Amino acid sequence: MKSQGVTVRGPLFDTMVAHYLLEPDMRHNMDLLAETYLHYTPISITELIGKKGKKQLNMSELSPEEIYEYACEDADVTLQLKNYFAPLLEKNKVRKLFDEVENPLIPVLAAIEYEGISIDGNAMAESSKELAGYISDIEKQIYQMAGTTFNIGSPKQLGEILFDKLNLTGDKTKKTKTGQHATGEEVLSKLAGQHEIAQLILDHRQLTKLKSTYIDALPQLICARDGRVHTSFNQAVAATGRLSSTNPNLQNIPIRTEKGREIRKAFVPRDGSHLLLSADYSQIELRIMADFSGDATMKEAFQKGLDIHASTAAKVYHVGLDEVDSDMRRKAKTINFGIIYGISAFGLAERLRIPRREAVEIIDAYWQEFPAVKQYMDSAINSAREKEYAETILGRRRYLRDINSRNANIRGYAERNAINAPIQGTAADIIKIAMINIHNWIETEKLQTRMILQVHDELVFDAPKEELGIIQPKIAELMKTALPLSVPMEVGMGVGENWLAAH
DNA sequence: AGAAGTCTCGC
DNA sequence: CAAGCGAGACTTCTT
Repeated sequence: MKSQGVTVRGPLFDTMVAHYLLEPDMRHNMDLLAETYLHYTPISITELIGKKGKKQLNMSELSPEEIYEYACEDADVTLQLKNYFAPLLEKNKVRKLFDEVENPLIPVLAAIEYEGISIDGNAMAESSKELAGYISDIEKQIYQMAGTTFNIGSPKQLGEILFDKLNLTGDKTKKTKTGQHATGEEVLSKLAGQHEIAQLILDHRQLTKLKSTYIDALPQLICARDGRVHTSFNQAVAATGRLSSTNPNLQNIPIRTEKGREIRKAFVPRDGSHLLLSADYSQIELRIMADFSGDATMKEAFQKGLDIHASTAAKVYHVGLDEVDSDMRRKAKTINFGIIYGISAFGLAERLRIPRREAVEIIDAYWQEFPAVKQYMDSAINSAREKEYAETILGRRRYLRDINSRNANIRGYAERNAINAPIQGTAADIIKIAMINIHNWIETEKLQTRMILQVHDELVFDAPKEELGIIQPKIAELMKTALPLSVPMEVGMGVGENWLAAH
């Protein structure tokens, strides 16, 4: 049996901790999780998972004895690792992170996975037919314009059609690392003014993505036993401490486009007496940046409850808050995100499609107005150079062994990690604590509300209508107070007949 | 059959 | 060179 996930990637004990927390494969053993942590009578994994993708199909083909053996083996691996590493854990921050966050989170995740979420399969089937029609129409138009049929889903073939046959000219004729013509969204968007076919390809891409990844895939994962979809949350996969979600990934359900939003509408409460409640942290990463840097201007914006992007725009463009137009706000929003990721002037210019010179000016103005942010970023990099790791507020470490590399490219990547990992990871720490506290509160109050999803800064609940009055203020409070910072934490909330309406 | 590459969905 | 973290579908290359 494979023991992937057990691999110890680094020599230092707290890297090992991340792996002993949870053997990732174990997360798929719902029987074991339910039995161990929820004291439910385990139901057959074959029954629960039913027909799935290729990997799960193999699982279903196992006999109950084999499944049991598999589960035991996983549990045994986890236990062995735990026994081996536990004595190495001293009374330090990482120990606390394990004892007070990651370990108590396990039963919470198990409960969420076990609970599942209802998806309207009929709506999905309707959508599938509709999309198939649109896609076939677009295909015909593309073939006509190209003067030939080809596989639109093949970047290689598409590149040859666009750039060799139709002789379209990208401004730099971007190439991928294998020497092919790049045909990504960015390239095609720029080509849209030149030839109608580019927009059609983009539309085709969007529709086939929605159809194959969501509309056709999700209904297949509806569990025959309870009619719900059960994701798996990986607790020890993302380098920053975030969760990730697989089989299916419920952390990347579309919301951006109109057609995408239709998919969100198919995520519904368990029945007519329930509603979905969505609670999300507002700008949690920027608030963490404000706290870490102590920047007076940024902290003031949050303390006053201002629109942070508009506030940033007012500062950077030296205008009054009421003079900020939508374009200034949009650019400031991009800057704010860029700050968290360690952006360059080049990157900002690319994203905003503005001249380099303008991007430099904007960034200079930003440092002028938020000097403590600049100082924080420099000190984060210096600290990582010294220690070869970056850490969150709870001491969750990300090792950055490339931080002193002589290769500027590799070093730059590590430096951006040094800035981003503490921020993204602290956000993960905070929502994990909130999840534990909320789960425990629901249990002690013996409520019927169930937490059913986590999407990095959002929690989704399936709640009886009559419990909404009690749970809304309490959930908001528990999220805000999970780990108090020097700036207030805001939580947005919505209730609805589906996940889209709950936003 | 599996790995690698490309692309696109989310926060 | 050039913004962080993921998962999954699909095509194409390698074994």
